[in-house]
Amino acid sequence: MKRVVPTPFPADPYLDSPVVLGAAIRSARTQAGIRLEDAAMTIGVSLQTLVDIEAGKPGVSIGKILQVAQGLGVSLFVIPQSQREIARRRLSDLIVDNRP
Amino acid sequence: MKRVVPTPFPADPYLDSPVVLGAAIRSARTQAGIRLEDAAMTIGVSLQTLVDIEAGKPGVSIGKILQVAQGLGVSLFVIPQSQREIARRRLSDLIVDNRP
DNA sequence: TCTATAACTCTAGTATAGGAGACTTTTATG
DNA sequence: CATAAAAGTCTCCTATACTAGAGTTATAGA
Repeated sequence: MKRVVPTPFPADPYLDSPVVLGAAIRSARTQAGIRLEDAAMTIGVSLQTLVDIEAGKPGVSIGKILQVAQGLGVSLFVIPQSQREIARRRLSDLIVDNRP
Repeated sequence: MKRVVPTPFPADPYLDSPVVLGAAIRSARTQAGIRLEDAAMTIGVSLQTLVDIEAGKPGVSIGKILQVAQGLGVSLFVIPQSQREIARRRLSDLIVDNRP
């Protein structure tokens, strides 16, 4: 049988496009070993919406995004752009790469 | 004449609802002294969309959100939930409260 | 290579976002 | 208090998100 294959969390936590967010969410789901269909049903969104989020489609609503992120264990932070580089440095060591 | 009144940046940078994001974006715009209408036109979204974002409406798309955030100088970060409290502590001192 | 199954794609219907413009409300300031 | 201007609201229209279900493709493991 085909198993759920873990993907790495984005090395740089700075969120500059929906693609980065999709990668983070996919990483959280796959490392938890949950299938797309099961995750969608548990969280309460359609399979298609979850697929679109993981693919980084820009049209998905922030409501669905936060719903899925919280459901799969992904946290977001917001800061003024003037502090971006400081924040990036302070967070960069948090991402632990745990590929298979 | 009525001037653009600065609002504070959210004290806690953890993004758990669209309302927090709206507050951050409104803070960035008002502290830059830019009117809703001018900001919307410059960034390239409708006035209504910017109003909805600042009001924290959950339906706005992630594409528009990132477009406006980048246009107004607001940065987002994404990390695994297991690191949330560490990240919150590391970022909490970054938010400088500069109310009028 | 065979096969079970995870991932992905497609379609159709409904709901809602997004934009443009006009209008109303609120509030600094004279 | 008066008023100019920023903020917020409303309506109509088009585009697109969202869902459900069925079908197709890709791949891990026997």
